[in-house]
Amino acid sequence: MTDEEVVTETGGPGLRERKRQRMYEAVSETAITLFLEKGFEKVPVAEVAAAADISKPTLFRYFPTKEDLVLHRFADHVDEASRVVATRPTKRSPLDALQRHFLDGLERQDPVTGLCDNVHVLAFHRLLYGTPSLVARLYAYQERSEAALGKALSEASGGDALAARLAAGQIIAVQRILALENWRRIDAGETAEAVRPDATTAANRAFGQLRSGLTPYA
Amino acid sequence: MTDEEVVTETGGPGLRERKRQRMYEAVSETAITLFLEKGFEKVPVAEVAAAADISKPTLFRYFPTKEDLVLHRFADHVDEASRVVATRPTKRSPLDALQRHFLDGLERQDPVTGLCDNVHVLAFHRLLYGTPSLVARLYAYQERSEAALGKALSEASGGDALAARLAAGQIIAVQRILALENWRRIDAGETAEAVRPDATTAANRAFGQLRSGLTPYA
DNA sequence: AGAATAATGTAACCGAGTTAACTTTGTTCC
DNA sequence: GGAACAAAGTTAACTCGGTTACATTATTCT
Repeated sequence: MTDEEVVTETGGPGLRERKRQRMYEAVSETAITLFLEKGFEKVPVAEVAAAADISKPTLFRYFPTKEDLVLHRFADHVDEASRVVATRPTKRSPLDALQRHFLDGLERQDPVTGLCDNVHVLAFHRLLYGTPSLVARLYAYQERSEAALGKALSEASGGDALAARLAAGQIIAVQRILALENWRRIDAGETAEAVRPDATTAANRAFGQLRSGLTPYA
Repeated sequence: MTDEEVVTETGGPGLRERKRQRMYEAVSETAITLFLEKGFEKVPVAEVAAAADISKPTLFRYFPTKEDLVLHRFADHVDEASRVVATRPTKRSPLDALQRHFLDGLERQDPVTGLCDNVHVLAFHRLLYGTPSLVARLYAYQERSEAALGKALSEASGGDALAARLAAGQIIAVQRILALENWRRIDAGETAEAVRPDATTAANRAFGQLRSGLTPYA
């Protein structure tokens, strides 16, 4: 609080906004720490609020629900698939772009691919998948992701919006299941490096299946 | 209560069981009627319990959550896709069986296809899709449906369990989106008969896409 | 500095879901 | 038919997520 008050340009975020941002992160981090220690359902939001030194109504002014204390991170990923399609090189097909992006995520051990054995990420995933109400809310995010991807695909192909939406549904479902499978194995004790080969071939096969159809079942 | 007590064979369901069944239906029906009148969120479960002449804890012994008062009907459909695959004629492929089943649903105006302009069904669908917490819980049912279908496909093909699960994810997503699209148009005022042709061709194209892949995006 | 505005805290409230103690009712075995 | 047992029901009180009303405090604007 030294030189902050002199900032009055309309351009940058004001004191209030920055304060809010910091509080947002702080509360979420406090909450997740508590949830990891004792389990999501065992920690009342009143306890989170107390630990973060704010009142309960204030907490709910920052986060609409208890679940969002954990899941707001996923809000950033809602547009990911649609962005990948929208910003791909002109000559690259949407599916190619998405496949590359997913494989790239596997290499970087991006948490969203499920292939990540970092202790904290693993603990976080256990928290996530082990709490039904969190999983339920995760589906809401995926629905938005699906809608966004549908729009991007529709624009990319210039064609049928329903067909695009159907394609988006299949793609998001595939990514979800691939990530879940990777996490399942990591959770069972395998290392990311051990799982990586299978994860890679599984992803390639899955995208191949998206491209060429469910021939084994047709 | 005239001749019920004489039934003592271990085979048939006793008085208690039958009473439970009747109560189950009665409570659910009472609840849905109230929800349709005033909206899901505007009716406290206490009011439902009072209207059904039972206490609140009893209500929750019948239904684990408020949402299940509405959604228990879908529990019957959880195994539908997997059953279709498991009980199909030997020479028919899983996808063919599922496609036939879906088209058959369209013809019968089965509510699960979304193509149904019956006043009560339409009102029910509005209640369903217009209530976020109900939609959220619907996804849980679909996840179970997906898992069951995955198992059925895996057994049908005798092959890769993961591939089967991925296929199941794609199929369930497609059916969900087709049904949603049909409902959307019916909700917008079109009759089922008016929508039927589009719904049929859309379904055929969608299953075609499942069989032969997302070629427009690859 | 001081008025206007936005964020916070307090306290009380609502509704979903649970628990415990106790009564009623269906089942069972003589 | 009636005692004994278990399942289901009621009541009342409780926990917890989330909201509301209102007073208080901080921030911004002039």
